[in-house]
Amino acid sequence: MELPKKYDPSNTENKWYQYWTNKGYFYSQPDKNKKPYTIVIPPPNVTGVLHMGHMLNNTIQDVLIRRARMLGYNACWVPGTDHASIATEAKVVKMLAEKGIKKSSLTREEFLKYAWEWKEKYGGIILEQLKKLGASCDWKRTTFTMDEHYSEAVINAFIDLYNKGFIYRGYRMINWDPVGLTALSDEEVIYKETNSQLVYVKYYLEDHSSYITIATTRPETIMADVAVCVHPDDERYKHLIGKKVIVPIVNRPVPVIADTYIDMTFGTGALKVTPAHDIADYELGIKHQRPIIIGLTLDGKISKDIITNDNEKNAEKYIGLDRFECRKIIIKDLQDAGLIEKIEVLKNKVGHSERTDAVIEPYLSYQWFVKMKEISKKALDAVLNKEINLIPDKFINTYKHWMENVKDWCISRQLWWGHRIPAWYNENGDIAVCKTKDEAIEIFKKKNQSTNGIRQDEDVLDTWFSSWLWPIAVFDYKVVGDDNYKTPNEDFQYYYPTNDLVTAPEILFFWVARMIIAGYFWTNKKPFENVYLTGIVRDKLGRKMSKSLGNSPDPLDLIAKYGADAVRVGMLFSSPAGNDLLFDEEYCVQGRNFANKIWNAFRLIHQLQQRSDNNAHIHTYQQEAIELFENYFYKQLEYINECFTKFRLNDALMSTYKLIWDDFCSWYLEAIKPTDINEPIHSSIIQKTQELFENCLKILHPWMPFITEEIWHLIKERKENDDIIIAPWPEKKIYNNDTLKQYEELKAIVTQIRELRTRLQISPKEKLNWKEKQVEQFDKWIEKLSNLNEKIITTDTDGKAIITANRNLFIEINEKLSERDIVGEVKKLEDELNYLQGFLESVRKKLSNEKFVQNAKPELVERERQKEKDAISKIQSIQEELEKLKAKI
RNA sequence: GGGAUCAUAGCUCAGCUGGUUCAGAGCACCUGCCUUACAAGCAGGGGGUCACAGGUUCGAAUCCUGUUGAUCCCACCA
Repeated sequence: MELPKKYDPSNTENKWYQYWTNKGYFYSQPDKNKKPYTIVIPPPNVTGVLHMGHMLNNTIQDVLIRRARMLGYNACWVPGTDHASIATEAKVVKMLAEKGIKKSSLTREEFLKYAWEWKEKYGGIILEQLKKLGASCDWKRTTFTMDEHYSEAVINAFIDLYNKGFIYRGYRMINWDPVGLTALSDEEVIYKETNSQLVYVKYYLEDHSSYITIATTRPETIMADVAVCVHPDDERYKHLIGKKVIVPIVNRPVPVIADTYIDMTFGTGALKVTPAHDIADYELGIKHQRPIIIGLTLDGKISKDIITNDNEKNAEKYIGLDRFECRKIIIKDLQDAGLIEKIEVLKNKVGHSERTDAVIEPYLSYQWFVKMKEISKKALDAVLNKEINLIPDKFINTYKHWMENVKDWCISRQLWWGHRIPAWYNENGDIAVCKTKDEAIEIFKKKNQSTNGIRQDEDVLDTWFSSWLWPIAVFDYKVVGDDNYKTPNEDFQYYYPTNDLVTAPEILFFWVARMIIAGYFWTNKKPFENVYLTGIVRDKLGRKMSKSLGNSPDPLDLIAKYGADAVRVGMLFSSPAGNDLLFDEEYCVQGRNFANKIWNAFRLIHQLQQRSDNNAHIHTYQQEAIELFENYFYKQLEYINECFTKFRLNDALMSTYKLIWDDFCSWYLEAIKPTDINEPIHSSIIQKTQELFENCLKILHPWMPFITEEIWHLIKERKENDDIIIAPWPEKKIYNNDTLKQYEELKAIVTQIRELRTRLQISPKEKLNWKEKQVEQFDKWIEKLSNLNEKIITTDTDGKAIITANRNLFIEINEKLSERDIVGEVKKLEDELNYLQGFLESVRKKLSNEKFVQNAKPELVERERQKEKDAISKIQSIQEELEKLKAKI
């Protein structure tokens, strides 16, 4: 069989993915004899498309899952999708609009029918894309947050929280998205710095004797003003407090009130109070018992309610105008009326909807809220006392800060796509929270309330209200209400709590924190043990990847171009936890080159296999190479394992990369390879080489699953089920420190020799091996050189003269080095002695510190003790040498 | 406005309690090689006052203070 020089991933990836699936390697069932290792996927939007962030995230999860599988755990990676209520609904609305159908012309049922059709058509594309990446999810467990059993858990959770008093309905100021026409939680609002116009408007006193100037960025809300507020201690306005001023345009007389809330230094120190359209104003309005005038409609237009009596009809012409349109017109009209003093540019932060990017309106309405304070306590403690680890731990601070200042969570959304709130109202507006209308009737009856005109709440729940149950509900844990709750099912008992969660820090509060809360609230257990927070994928200029910038490569294109293995390692080469990943296609090139390197290592071994011979001579250097490399392998394996437990994945990958490239390929293979291509190689050597290579493939498999499986099967006939995906992870073996040292020295010598060869201009055609390893010191180096020459001279007589000349030069250098200046030497030694004594002192200080000895890790203390010993012996030898040198002088 | 994190080679980052594994890795770059596994390769090379200024110490990339710059989180400044 002729093997191509270059590795071609295109033929192997689908083949092996299919193979693994057919063999059922991804599936997991509870098995008492095996320990579970579980990850739940952060569910992507059901109609989403794979982007670079998903790639990073899911590659990491796959690496962890695959390694766990090889370590013998019962590995279970639960995939699924999120219904993403507002995002999906927006997409469906857009699709309908393209067909010429308005959402408002449809009933709820009709709309949902379209939405489900859409979901069936486009939903889950992203999961198919994950397969291209090699994701080894248990596809049989695929869950959707609106699956029947899942929805049941969500509704149960709502009812349970309500019954326990943690959910209430309130008339509150909320963030309103006038485009999406829904309420948003605080976390869904993004504040963007904007250059606003700060307009200074004159409000005349009733008698027109004088005026007070207020500063506002929202002149279009003037018509909803109900007061002007100043600071009670403000000398400028003290005399006006209690008097009435005229709101321009509507000519509404409103009182001047005083409150210490006012910042005297901002603007003019006078604030117009518009309770319906500003959170602070709302509170002022309530406090000072002012009425509330709703100045804007839900879709952001001027409301007819701005006219409260016939005197205010002036404002009629603004009704129905868009809020921003109206702002322009009002400014102009005020200017014409001479009521504007000046306009300044003000940098402030304006809230935008995360989903629709519309400018958020504070809006008063009835919404459902979760009381967060009490139920968050356990979740906060769990992270603080490391019951749950955040990786990297710098996120603990942000988490703590958020949890300590957590606010009630607005969970109702004025949408149709999602879990409808299980609340029922009768004709009098009494509330019953339960699953069905019949139950609601019962509840109303019990309370002697009317059972007429019963209707269900129109709103649905915030998407996060369903995803916070993810680690629970994917295992069909119903949260409350049925037998399942008291005697959890087998899956739940076996897999929960899950082990690791891999996600982006952006959703630490949206999702992670709330899952922890839900976990403790309903199961009294943590939902997972470790949270690995990835960074944001940016382009190489540090910009966030976005469609509008066009800087986001399509992951599937990358996979097609470089192969999934290459893209996987490419993403992970430079991605420590929590750090943003500046993605550059170069990394994929590096990954592809690496794949090719491994492929060629395989080709060499393959060739050697064909030349193997039981009677071939076994060179001692071959045996030595095996011993040295194997020893080094186990040393590195230990380090790599350690990196995994600390979640230092890029370190683990880099070490694996170097172990295979530098040590296995460049060093070991070069070493055992016979110098003459036709020389046979002893079968025991090639057998051992193959084993060592297999170990390399195993530790590489989590990172590069396809190529490793491919080579695994090419290198040897495999029995049924002898596949690398389930091959045992190489076991830990004690490595020998002396051998290790020997290996390091040898590598250093080889480097030196190579360098020498370059300087001596020895033809590179003459391959030089490290095989003559007896040289250990610089003095013997020259001797080494002459050995070398003999070899070279036989094949390369032209170089002889040059070599001889250069050798003499080297001898000279060596001699010069030995005739070192004694005075300089003494000074050097004295410096070193001084340093060592200071060092010794500090080490002893450290060791005499009881706290250190008691609390520090034993190996650290041991290291300090070793340092002390080393320093003492060094000091001794230096002192001796110093005496000798001084005697010479 | 409050809080957090960070600043090390051209780029992305390591550097664990202050010290001989202290200035490192990968990539990029430069030079020479199509050498019989691999030019997607091999051999060699250049590169950093560890942001700046002070301080503590026998000794500072590492600890302290200040300055500058960057990022993130929180907050109702009209």
